[in-house]
Amino acid sequence: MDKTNTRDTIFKTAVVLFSRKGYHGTSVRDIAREVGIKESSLYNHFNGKEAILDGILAYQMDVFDKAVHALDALKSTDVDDLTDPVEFWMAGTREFLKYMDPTSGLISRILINEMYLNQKCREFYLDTMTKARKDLVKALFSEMRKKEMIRDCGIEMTADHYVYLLQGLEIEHTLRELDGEDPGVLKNELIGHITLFIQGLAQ
Amino acid sequence: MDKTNTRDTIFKTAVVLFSRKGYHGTSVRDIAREVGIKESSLYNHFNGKEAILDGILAYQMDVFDKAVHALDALKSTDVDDLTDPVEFWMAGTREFLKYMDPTSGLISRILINEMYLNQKCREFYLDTMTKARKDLVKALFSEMRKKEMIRDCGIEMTADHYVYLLQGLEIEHTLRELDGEDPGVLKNELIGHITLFIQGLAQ
DNA sequence: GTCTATAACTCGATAGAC
DNA sequence: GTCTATCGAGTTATAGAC
Repeated sequence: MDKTNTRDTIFKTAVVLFSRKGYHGTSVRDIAREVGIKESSLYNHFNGKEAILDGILAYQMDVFDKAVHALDALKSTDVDDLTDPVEFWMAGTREFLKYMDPTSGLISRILINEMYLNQKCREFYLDTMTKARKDLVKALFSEMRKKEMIRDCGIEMTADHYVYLLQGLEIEHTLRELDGEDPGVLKNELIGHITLFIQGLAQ
Repeated sequence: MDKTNTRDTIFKTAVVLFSRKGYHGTSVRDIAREVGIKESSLYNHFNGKEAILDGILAYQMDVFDKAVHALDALKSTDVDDLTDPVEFWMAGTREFLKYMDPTSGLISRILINEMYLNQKCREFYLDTMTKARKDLVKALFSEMRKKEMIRDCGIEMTADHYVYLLQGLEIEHTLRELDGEDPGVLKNELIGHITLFIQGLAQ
């Protein structure tokens, strides 16, 4: 580890510990010990514990922005040949997931942990992880409706339902993975649910 | 406050504080101060902080058990005259909600806060707040299918989708209420979503 | 940029008088 | 069942030597 990477090591270590033991359950001491430096040295890289959390929020915001823009770009280019709604949707889902690295998965956990307690986390969850996702799904459903890939289903509320389905599965699968369930099985379950949902819109 | 009610006051105070500041963010000192006794006195009623949390879980388990049994009883009695699926469903929802007092709403928040961090809370969330709810909805959907109130929609997965919708709305509405939104508006939104979902099964 | 040392405070929990 | 008093450990953060 170079000196220049210490800040990054602190960041990634904090994400892991915050997601595992919670923000309040993790001390600056824990992070420093795991990184291999003293607590006081950590303050040369971050102004304090809360500054680390701010950095984590900024990171996640960046990841989401990039994913949404990538999907916006994809929408208006090379997917015109995809006429099957399920295939169309899965292509978009794969594109979106490209931007979701393991770190951003852990950050989602931190945000859900803190959303009731911390104003910034709550705002992020409502704006980015819920509203922005709903808007994105709405735009994509509209696109599919124009191409007559799906029926007239009340796009506004249906998009909401899809996002709630996704969030519910994300939470449940994370919990079940913590209890030792096989991630492969969970992924297949996820694909099954998504497929059924989109098929329901197509018929 | 009688002496005999001190334990109950501690319990309810803990529920409020845990839901507002989190389990780790609330100290035994906070609870004692709010109740109006010294910390040491609190230990005459609970063996410790964790024992209070255990009591909270037991309370919620009891609430859910009673609500589920009430709905089971209702299913096989006086709702035979209800042939409209939305009316049928709303009658059941109202019956279920009768058992959900404000305390149990706050406890749900505590559980979601702790589900990633605490094994007992995670188990409760998965078993009671997710699986038991799915099973209940499945049973009711089967009942409705037998009476030909709904179409053949793949009851297993559809019940899951309904529970995820409910959980998603519960979380989002709690967050928005924390940010000062009008509970009345949120309740109407909830009714709108439920109605649309059940209508979608009826057609 | 890292360290030692320490300030200033909060935590859960207990002993023992009344 | 409530209190005072206290313990031992943990908390974030800073000062200053190297």
